[in-house]
Amino acid sequence: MKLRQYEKSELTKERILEAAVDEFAEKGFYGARVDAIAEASGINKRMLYAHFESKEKLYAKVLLIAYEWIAARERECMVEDEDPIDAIKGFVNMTFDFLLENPKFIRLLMWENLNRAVSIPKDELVKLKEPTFEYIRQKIRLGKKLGTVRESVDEHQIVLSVMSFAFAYFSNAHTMSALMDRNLTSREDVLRRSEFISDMIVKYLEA
Amino acid sequence: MKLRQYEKSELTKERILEAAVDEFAEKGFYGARVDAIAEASGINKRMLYAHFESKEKLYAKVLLIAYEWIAARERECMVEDEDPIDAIKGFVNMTFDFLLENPKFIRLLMWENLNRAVSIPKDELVKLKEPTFEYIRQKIRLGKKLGTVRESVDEHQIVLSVMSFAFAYFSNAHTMSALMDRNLTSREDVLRRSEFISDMIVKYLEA
DNA sequence: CAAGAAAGTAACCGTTTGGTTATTTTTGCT
DNA sequence: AGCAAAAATAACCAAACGGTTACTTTCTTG
Repeated sequence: MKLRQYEKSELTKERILEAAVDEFAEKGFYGARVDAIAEASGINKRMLYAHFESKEKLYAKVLLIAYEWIAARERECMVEDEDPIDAIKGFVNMTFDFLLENPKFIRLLMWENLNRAVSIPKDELVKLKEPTFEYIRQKIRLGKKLGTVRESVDEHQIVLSVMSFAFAYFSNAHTMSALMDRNLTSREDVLRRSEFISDMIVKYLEA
Repeated sequence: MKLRQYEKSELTKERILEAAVDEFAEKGFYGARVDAIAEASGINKRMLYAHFESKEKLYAKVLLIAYEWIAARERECMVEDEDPIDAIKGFVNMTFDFLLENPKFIRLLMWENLNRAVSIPKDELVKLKEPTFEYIRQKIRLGKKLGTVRESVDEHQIVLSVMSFAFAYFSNAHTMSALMDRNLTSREDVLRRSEFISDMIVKYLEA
C-alpha cells in the first residue's frame, strides 16, 4: 500500500499524539519526557517538534483531545424526549461507564485540575461543555414542570453533582481502595457505585 | 536566646518541611525542585540531604504530615454519644470547613492519587484512617437500630460518600469554576455546597 | 527526469536536575 | 582550654532535560 506524503505525515502525527496521551496521562506535564514520547511513537524527536512546536503545545493538544473524547460520548447520551428522572440516571451511569473504560482520561483531567486548568483556553472548554450543562438544567426544569422533581431543588447543585460524582469516585479510587482493602475499580464495584449514586440523586430530586 | 544544637537542628528540619509542603503541594513530586525547597527554607541543600535522605523520603514525610493533619481534625469531630444523623451531618460540614482552610492538603492528596498512592505505606495509612471509618460505620448501624436510618442502606457506600464528596468538590473546583463562570471556592459557595451535600446524604439515609 | 519541498536522522548544546565531596564553622562535653 | 561530633557551606558532578543544527533521504510535481 502506497501512501501519499501528507497521509504519512498525518499518520506520524497520530502516532505521536497516541504516545503523548499515554506519557502525559501517566506522568503529567512536568513528569512526561519528550524523548520518551518520541521513542514510544518510533519517530525522531526532531519530527515531534516539526509537528508540535513545543512540549506545552503538544500537551494542550492532548488535553483538547481528551475533552472532545468525553464530549462526544455525552452528546450520544442526550436524548431529547426522555423522562427527566431516567435521563439523569442514564447520564450518571454513562459517565461511570465511560470513566471505567478510559482511565487515561481520568488521569489527564486530574493533572489538569492540578495545573489549575490553565492549559486549555476557557472559551474552548465552555464550548465543549455548555451543551451538557444545558441538557441537565433543562431536564431538571422539565421535571419540576411535570411534578416529578421538587420545586425547591437547586439545579446548580444537581448539575455539579451529576458532573462530578463519577469522576470523584475514580480519582480517589487508589487511596480508597488501599483504605478499604478492596479493588474499587472492578467492574462489579463500579456498577454498584453507579447504581448507588444515581439512586441517591434521584431520591433527592423526588424526596 | 540560646538554643541547643539539637533544638536548632529540629528547627531547621521544620523549616525544610514547611517549605517542602509548599513546593510539593504546588508542583507535585516531579515538578518540585530540591533546590527550590532548600532556598525557600534558607538552608543549604546539603543539610536537606542530611535530614532527609532523598527527595522521595522527603516527599513521603510531607505526605504523612498532611494525613496526620486531617486525622487530628477528624478525631476532634468524633463525638461518642451524638445522634447518628447529626454526627454524619457534622462530619461532612467539618470536612468542607477543613478543606476550605487547607488548600495545600487538597493538592497534596491529589498528587498522591496520581502517584497511585504509593508514597505512603498502606498500613500507616490504614492506621490513620481506620478510626474515622469505624466511627461512620458505627453511626450508621446505630441509626438503623434507632430507626432513623433505613435498613437497606449500604454502609459501605455511605462511608465512601461521606469521605469523598467534600474532597471531590474542591479538587474539581478550578475546572468547574471556569465552566460555571463563578468562583466555587468562595466561602459562601462552599457553605452552600456543604449544606447541600449533608442534606442529600441525610435525605438518602432517612428516605 | 529535475529540482525543490517535505520527511526523517543523528549528533549535539546549554541548562537544570538530584545528589555529593571536600572543607570550614559551631557546639557539647570533659 | 581542647577536641571530637554535629551543623553548615560552596563548589562540584554526571545524567537528563527540552530544544536545535546540519545533513540525508524520500516524495511530489512541472
